[in-house]
Amino acid sequence: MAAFRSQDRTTPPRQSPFGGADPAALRVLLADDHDLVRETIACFLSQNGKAEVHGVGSLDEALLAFDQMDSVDVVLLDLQMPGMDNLRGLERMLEAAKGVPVAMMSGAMQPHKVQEAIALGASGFLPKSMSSRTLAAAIQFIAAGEKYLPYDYQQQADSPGDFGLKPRELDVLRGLADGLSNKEIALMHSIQEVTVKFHVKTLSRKLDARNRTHAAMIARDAGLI
Amino acid sequence: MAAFRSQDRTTPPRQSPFGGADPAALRVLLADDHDLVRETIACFLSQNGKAEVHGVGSLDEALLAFDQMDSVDVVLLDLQMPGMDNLRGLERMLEAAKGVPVAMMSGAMQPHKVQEAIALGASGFLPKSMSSRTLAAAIQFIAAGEKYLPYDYQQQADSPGDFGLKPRELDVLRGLADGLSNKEIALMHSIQEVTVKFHVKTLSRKLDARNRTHAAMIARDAGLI
DNA sequence: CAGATCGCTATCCTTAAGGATATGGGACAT
DNA sequence: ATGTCCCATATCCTTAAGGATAGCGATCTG
Repeated sequence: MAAFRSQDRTTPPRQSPFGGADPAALRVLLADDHDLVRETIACFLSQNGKAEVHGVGSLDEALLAFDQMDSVDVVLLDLQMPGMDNLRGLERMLEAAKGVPVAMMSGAMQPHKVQEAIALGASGFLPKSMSSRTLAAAIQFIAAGEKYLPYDYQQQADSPGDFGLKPRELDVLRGLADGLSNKEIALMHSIQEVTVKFHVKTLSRKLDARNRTHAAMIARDAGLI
Repeated sequence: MAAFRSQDRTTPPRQSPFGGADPAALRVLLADDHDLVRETIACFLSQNGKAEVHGVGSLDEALLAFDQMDSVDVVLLDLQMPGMDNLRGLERMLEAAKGVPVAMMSGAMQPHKVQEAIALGASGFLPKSMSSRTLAAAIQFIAAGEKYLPYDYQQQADSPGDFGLKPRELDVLRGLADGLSNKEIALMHSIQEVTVKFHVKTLSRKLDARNRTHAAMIARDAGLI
């Protein structure tokens, strides 16, 4: 099993090569290829003495540093970084980090990637747009063994996932999602049933759905409704 | 229902969150009718000097206390508490708390209620099963203007929201959610199309859905899939 | 063993959904 | 005024979905 334990904070007798004396401080391994980002985040986190940050600039350095440090509470990996290979790098780190929480960071939120990262076992996904306070809290979460996802990650997906639906099509789509029949949707909006059928067909094509049920589910997942 | 004041309220009142003895401390207004819960949470939060907790035992006391306190960073309301009237109390507090984040607490997670609370404007929903560390981090979040929902709130919903579906019905349900036709679902599970129809009918009745699309959406909302 | 339950299948029938293609009218800009 | 974009409508036809009821075999269960 793992030589590292992040959960049990009742055992303070650790002395690290990174000099922190505060037993409550979290040891964070931060991998990002932008020096500025590393420094900024390190500054945020160490400011109030709540964390010690060790920064590296690539996945390989992160793997190496992890082995050399005698204790790490949280690993943060930038998604766009040498060696990451999208999410393959996350898998490598998770494997090496046996049990220690690993979270992803990224400039842009791609809900699809977020889901994938969590499915692989990541403990969270942090957008770089977070405030310092939020970031600090998120790291506390992750170190406590929780998973963190920004609340609005699905909302942010709305704009790109617009699918170019027209207002009437959205009306019909909402009807679909409520399990209404074409006739009911037609009555609700004072249009003909055939027209509803037409819109269902069109919107299904736009959503790349095979039928009304599929369309409703896709819209639901995309946060359109 | 005597008003309860946690011990740390003995610290002198401060003018602003950034102007007092401990600039990082958050002022938390905690409303819960169980003394033990209040004390425990107050203890957690004040222990590391990160928060001052003012505890009350009902919604009316909370509204009163909010006006009397000169600054509050976060309001926490128990869902089961005198005066709450389910979520009507949340609305009242949100109205009174102009801008200050209000979060709900509850022993049992009801995803339906969670959604509703967030829709009304709550800043989060905290299950009482949270670890102290997680709770502290969640409050930091909420105070920072973020919303917090426990990551696994939909997973926890699986058991209560079971609907008594049988394994085969769940298989069919998953097919529905993928927008498959009865025939495709039948092929996938090596059964007859008529059988799939039968299951769709049965499961729709159990989910109180009017058709397959509705069933898929309900299942999705309940986290069954 | 008899009776109950469950998962699956079957038949019959009605209604809903979906695919294709054409048309008309209102809004809007060139 | 002319093209075109959006919304709505129409007709024809095929397939899918859904409701009701019954039978059949395996598995429990008293």
